[in-house]
Parts: sequence; C-alpha cells; structure tokens
Amino acid sequence: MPKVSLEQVLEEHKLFSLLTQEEKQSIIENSTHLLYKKGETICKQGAFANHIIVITDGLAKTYLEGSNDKNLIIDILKPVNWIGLSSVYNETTYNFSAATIIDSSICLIEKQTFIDILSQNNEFANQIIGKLCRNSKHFFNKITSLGNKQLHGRFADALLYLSNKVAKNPVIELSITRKEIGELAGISTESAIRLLSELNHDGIIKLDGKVITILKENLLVKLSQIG
Amino acid sequence: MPKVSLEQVLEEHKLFSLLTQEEKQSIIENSTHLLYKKGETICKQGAFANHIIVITDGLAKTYLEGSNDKNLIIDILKPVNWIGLSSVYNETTYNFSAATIIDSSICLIEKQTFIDILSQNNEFANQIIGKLCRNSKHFFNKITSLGNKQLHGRFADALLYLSNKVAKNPVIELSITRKEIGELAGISTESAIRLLSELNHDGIIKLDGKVITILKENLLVKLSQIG
DNA sequence: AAAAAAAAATACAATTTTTCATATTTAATG
DNA sequence: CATTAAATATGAAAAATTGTATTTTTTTTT
Repeated sequence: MPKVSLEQVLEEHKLFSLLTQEEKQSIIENSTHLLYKKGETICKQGAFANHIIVITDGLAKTYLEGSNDKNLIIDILKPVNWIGLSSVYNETTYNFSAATIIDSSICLIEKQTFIDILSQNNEFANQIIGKLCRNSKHFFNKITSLGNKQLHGRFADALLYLSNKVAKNPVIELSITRKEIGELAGISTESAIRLLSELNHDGIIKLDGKVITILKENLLVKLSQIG
Repeated sequence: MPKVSLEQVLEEHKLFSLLTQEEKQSIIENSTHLLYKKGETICKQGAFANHIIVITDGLAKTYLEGSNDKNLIIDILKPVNWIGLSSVYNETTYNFSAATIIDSSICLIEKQTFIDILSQNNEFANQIIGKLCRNSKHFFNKITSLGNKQLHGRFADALLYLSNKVAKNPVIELSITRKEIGELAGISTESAIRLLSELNHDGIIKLDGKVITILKENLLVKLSQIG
C-alpha cells in the first residue's frame, strides 16, 4: 500500500490543481496506485504504452536502452512528477524505460482517460504544453552535453543536474550509484569513478560514500562551459 | 517578397487547419513574412524569444551552439513547419539557433498571438501537444545516437534521418555540406567525409557531389543498430 | 553472521576519434 | 573572369576515452 493515498495526491499537488473534481474522480477510477520495490521496471522501452505514469513517492529514473546494453539516463524523478509524459500522446509504444531507484509509489493512469481530460480541459492542456516545453529544454541541454562536450564537461553537467534539478541542494543524497552517474553523463562507469575521486581530491566536491557534496559550484560551471 | 502569400499558406496547410478564420486573421495581422537568403540566421540561441517561427518555403536548420564553436544540428526543416516550437512557450529566450540552408521564406508570429490562440482553441492546443510529443521522440533518437553509439552508428543515423525524415526519398538532394552532415551526426567534418567515401566505396551509398543516394538502406539500419 | 554478489577503486593496455597538415576541387565575390 | 574563399579529400600523429584486469569495500541475501 502506498504511504499516501492517490486522493490526497490529487487534492494537494499543483500538478492536478487545474483539474475539476469530476476529472480527478475519473483518474481515481481509471488508475492503479502501486508500491514498487527498488530497482523494479516501471515501463519498458518498446512495450505498448497504455498508461500515463506519475511518481507519488520515492525516486525513479527514465532511461534509453542502447542496442549494446549501454543505458543512458534521461531524468531522475522525485515525487510528484509525470514520468515520460512526452512518450504517450500520439505514440503506441514507450520510447524509453523507467525504473525505481528506491522503493516508490507509482500511479498508472489509463491513457485514454488522460487524453479525454486533455481534450476537454484547455487550461490543463496548456499546462501540459508548458511541461513539454520545459522537458524540451532539458533535452537540449542533454544533447549539447553529449554532442559537443567531452568527459569533464559532461560529468560537470551531470553533477550540476543532480544538485540543481533533482536534489535542489549542494548535498546530493540520492543513493544513486557511480554506474548511474556514468549513465547520466554519458560516460563509462570507470570514468565516472575516476572523475569523482579526482574532483574530490581537488576539493571541488566532497565524497562520503554515496553522498556527494558540491563545494565549488562555480568551478563545475566553468568545467561545464569549457566543455 | 515570399513566393507564396501567408494567406494562402494559412488556408492550405494542415498545420493551420484547426484555426478559425478569426485566428488566422489574427496571425496575419501579428506576423511578418520575409525572404531570407541562404545562410542567414533566423533566430539566435540566447536572444529574446518574441516570435513563433514557421518556414513557408526553402530549407532551414535548427542547431545548438557549443561554447567551443562546435555546432550540433537538431533538425533540418522543410516547409511548411514550425521551427523550434518547444522553445518559445514558457521560455524567455531561444534555446537554439536557426538558419536557412537555401533561400527561404520565413514567417515570424508574435508570441502572444500564438499563446492567445492556444488558450482559446483546445483542439489546436492538442495538435501542438501531439507535435511536441513527436519532437520528443526525435530528441530521444538524437540522445541515443549521441549517447550510446559511436562513429558508424551515429553517421548511419544521420543519413537515415536525412533520407527518411527530410528528403523522404532514398535520394538525398538537399544541398547540405559535409560539415553539416558532421554536425548532424555529432562527428567531425573529416570523419563525415571519410565515412561518406567509405560507404560510397562499399556500394552502400552513391555520391554525386552534394547528392547522396542510399542504395542499401538495410545495411545502414544494421550499422545504426550495431551502434 | 557468513557467504555471495554488487559496487567502488585504480593502473595499464587498447581502441576510437579527432586534430593537424596539405592538396585539390568547387563555389562565391568583386 | 580572375581572385579569394570555402568545401572536399586523405594520411599520419595526437588526444581522448574506454575496456580489461584485479583488489578492496560495501551491500545484499541466506
């Protein structure tokens, strides 16, 4: 049983503030709200996309699976957030995978219910457009990072993302592995490990197990800019 | 003077088919329709985003500028298409640049006019959501290509994109340079040139100046999959 | 709590890709 | 139409990054 009820999430979170009571009721009737254990797959790239996903508790990642079993993490998502909104409207299959990083509560909403709401609630539709646009900005950052930066710049981007967008704190305490940091930066696990201890040694970050503290953000920003 | 009038474009193209006559009129009154010469900048990454852009004639590219003056091409756009839709809603500055590849006609619509239409025309808003979702799919492909493929896979992806999504023909006749192909694939110009003659030599493509013909698409797909 | 598995750490070898240098061809400009 | 600039082409050297191997540490499972 999820810690918080779906009813409560729908009432309290700004993600749903533009919905009418009927629309919220419709979501409750046409969705499941489940506990996922750490590491479980929420949705699988290539599988039929029948649901719109919301994370209501825990921590999750969306990622792209390469044919060479190298994954690339797109987003680390805290509650309450849509997971991979972009992939479900106008698409029959998920074009990404998602999995939990820690034990999490996940709400799966019937796709058609979501589409019906979009087609009748223009304010909500505009909110979703805004969300998709902000997503796009993140994609642009990602593409810039992967496409015209090398090791150090990419790695700095990943740390800055974790600190500024996910943890929202210089102390990154998310229980993510070095492997996942590598997959987020688009570099090998070994390189991620190497760079972590390098920056730790230089006093730019502080390492304490899985907890990473950013000490000199300005230098990371510099690294990101140099590329 | 653009070859085709904006009035005609608005009447005839499916991009605008969901707009009312008043909304079309509003666009006509709140936009400019201009001829751009080959190579001109349409919008500049970082500049204030006051317009929604439509290409009505010619050929254009959107690209991300790296700090090391390496560019990365996101899209090659034929008429009639939105240019960088994702960047203007909820954003104050363009997060990409766009430029013409050949002489082109460009329509610049006042941002507020566009937003007003979105807030009053739900069907149109839903069409835009669909467009943004399809854009996202393209971004995912791009990120996969850059993030977990190497030289050959990336290059194959670029050729397949040009053939299937832009030219919509095995014969790629777009007057784009080797440098631009490199920027589209995220590889150096020299590598792009080398791979072109390599594939030409192997009979997978045929080169004739700037015209590239794909002879064995299945092998390119294979290269793309291998990574 | 012990055993097994996964994650982290580090050095070195191997690979991939770019950059540099230079020549030739094609396109743009006055 | 001559001149300049840009684009194409190719080889060799240099740089960047990954992969392999091995050890230690941490986490998970029994």
